[in-house]
Amino acid sequence: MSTVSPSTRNRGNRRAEILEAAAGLFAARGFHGVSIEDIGGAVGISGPALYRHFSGKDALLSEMLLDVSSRLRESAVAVATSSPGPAETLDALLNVQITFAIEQPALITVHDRELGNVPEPARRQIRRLQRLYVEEWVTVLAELHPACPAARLRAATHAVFGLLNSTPHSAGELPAQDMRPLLHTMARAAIEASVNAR
Amino acid sequence: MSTVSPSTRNRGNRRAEILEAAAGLFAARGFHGVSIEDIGGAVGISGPALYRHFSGKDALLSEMLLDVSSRLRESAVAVATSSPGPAETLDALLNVQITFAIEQPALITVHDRELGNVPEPARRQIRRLQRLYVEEWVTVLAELHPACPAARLRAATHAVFGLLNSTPHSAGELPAQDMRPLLHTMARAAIEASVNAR
DNA sequence: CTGGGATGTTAGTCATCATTAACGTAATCG
DNA sequence: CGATTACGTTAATGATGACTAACATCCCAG
Repeated sequence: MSTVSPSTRNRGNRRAEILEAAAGLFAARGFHGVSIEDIGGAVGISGPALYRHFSGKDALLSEMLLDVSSRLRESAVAVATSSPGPAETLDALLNVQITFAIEQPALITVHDRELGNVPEPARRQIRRLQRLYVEEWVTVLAELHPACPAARLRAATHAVFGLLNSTPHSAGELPAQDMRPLLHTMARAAIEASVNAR
Repeated sequence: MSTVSPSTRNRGNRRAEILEAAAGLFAARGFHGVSIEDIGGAVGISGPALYRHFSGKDALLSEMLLDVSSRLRESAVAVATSSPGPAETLDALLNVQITFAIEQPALITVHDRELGNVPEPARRQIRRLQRLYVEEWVTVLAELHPACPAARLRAATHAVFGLLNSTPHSAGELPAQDMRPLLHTMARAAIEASVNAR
């Protein structure tokens, strides 16, 4: 049997707990607006204890963004390979992004604001994953609308991300139960229009 | 005659120059990621010289956001009072926001990220202007679709802002000449859909 | 002229902050 | 048992950064 020590068992939890707290703080005040002390305090430990779990503030951010972009990308790939056709894939991609935006608003916020503060080794990898995620969308859209130039599809995809990721800004306006179909409908309509324009 | 000294004549220019440079830096690295030295350096003067023009870093940010939100709000009011009907008003509001997003991406970015770093006196005022701007949109949408609950219209408005403000993220994907009608079309379609849903 | 305001400059000052050091304490494992 | 490991703690330490002080310049008004 793989011996699972309590330390091994707990370590992941602690790390996850820290990452979650940090995401909330980063989203609210920005990377440089949050101190190591703040993050520690948010999980009940104090300042330098963080260094038992992460090699530094930068590494913490890197791991956070790497994790988000991998998860998004993986979900997209999973959805694309298991859907019967492009129309269903697009639908599923919308659901993936909407779920993420509604359930992890802080992560989404940090994800598209703080890439500039990630140091170079990780930065490239995150960018790569983001690019692959976008390409997943563009590929599906291209299948559905072969006549539309890729540049336009890419621009439309970014615009749709902006629409879907607006959730953090309009928090509380509408219950998630209503927000979800609203976003889906709006995004679908926006995509249709983008592709038929002119 | 009102005596206009050269100092008076130049002061505004210098201040505007500083505000513009600061907006770019804040958009790229976040408020706390930019130093007074950085801002000064960007306009060819060095660090503490900024205090001849602004009482501090906070005041600089306050003025920047106050200016943006007033301008948006004023444009919206102007457009609303001069349009023949709600359909034309909505169209004009779209154009206002699109123009702003395309021509001043840095300001738009700072505007919806850094409110949290504005100290209290100004913060309330900026929030007020932002709220009034949103209400301008909601009012027009309500005229066009009286059956739709206001909460949904408000959520849809925020989503459309997210869509339109995505420009900074997809910079360079498409020339502004193509981006403009694309955004207009997508936003219009999204609004229609939001209001007809269910 | 000449004095003062506007606008800069450089050298402090004082906080804040990331990071490291030195040091406990439990629990685990041999 | 005994020692290693995982996790925390509280003091440095060293940078960086906002803001202030003290000191030039330039230019216009009287």
